[in-house]
Amino acid sequence: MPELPEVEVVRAGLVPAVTGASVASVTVFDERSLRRHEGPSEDFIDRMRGVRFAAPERRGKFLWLPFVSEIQEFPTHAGGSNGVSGGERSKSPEFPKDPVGARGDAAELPGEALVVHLGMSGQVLLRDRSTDDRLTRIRLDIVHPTAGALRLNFVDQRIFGSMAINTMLPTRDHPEQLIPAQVAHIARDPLDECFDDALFLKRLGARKTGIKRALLDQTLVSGIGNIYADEALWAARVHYDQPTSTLSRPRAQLLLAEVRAVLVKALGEGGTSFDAQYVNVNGNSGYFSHSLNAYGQQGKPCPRCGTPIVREQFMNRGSHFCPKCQKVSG
DNA sequence: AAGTAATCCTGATCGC
DNA sequence: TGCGATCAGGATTACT
Repeated sequence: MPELPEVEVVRAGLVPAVTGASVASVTVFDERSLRRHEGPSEDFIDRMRGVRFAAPERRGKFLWLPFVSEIQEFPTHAGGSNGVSGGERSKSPEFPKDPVGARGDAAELPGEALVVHLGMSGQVLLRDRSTDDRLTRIRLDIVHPTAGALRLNFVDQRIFGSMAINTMLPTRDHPEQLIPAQVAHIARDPLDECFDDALFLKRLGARKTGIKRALLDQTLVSGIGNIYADEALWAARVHYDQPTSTLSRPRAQLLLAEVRAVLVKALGEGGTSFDAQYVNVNGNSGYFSHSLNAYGQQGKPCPRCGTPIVREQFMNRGSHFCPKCQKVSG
């Protein structure tokens, strides 16, 4: 289950290969992976071709590759010797409408980005042009100025993930920062330097729900999924169904600190993977699964007190906790 | 309005 | 060996 650390590993892995690279060709093998793209696959393919990427960015579990806007593009020799820029770009007659109008005025163009969400089982694999991966739903062949011809395979078994082209908007709290429109409702993640601890604690206290529900609500705090929610709750000794309004401020602050600690530690170990469901851009697994204290540890002794870890169904997923260390307090 | 349930989705694995 | 049942859960949509 790719959560913040796993997505960040992917983002960091893509930076050297994608920044400054141009899209040579796009193949959509399963258009369900474009569910979040507004328009058919032909529209996606047509708009991707010839695009040049800036450095990949991330918020929570969302990843995006900004397009270098035309105004910023390096002056390049007209005609393009590599054959992938400009000239071949064709416009689909079914979708001639440019929402902004004046294509000629590059300064008026809104920024766009390729938004990627890995869902439950998504991977972005960086390959050479001769490598295919099973379950590849979308393939991007790119050309990097120094690394040359490369391939990005978007692999996704369960098709909960997606790719989409999306326009960029100013963020509410820091308008000089841009974010894809479909990510605008996602809260900043706890590793974001602009994350507002006081605002988070205030909103958390106002919720009328259980703490794990709140941690998994990406509009309150992003990047946390089932694994790291269970791990942070275990570390802070909080029961998953503890009402948010009953958490004392120090306890909530401790929990936030433990969330950060577990995310940072997992990031340092390359993320969590139990099998081939999550890998970095080179197809390698992370090691954090060796560091889990609660998630998936049902029946095994709690590393703190020895009481067997319990797994319960909650929110249509598993919740793992120590029944002795983590009790609902009131 | 806010909180919660339903929905999507398929390869790997297991039991018989 | 084959086959159906089971399992994993992030984000959005649809309700109450």
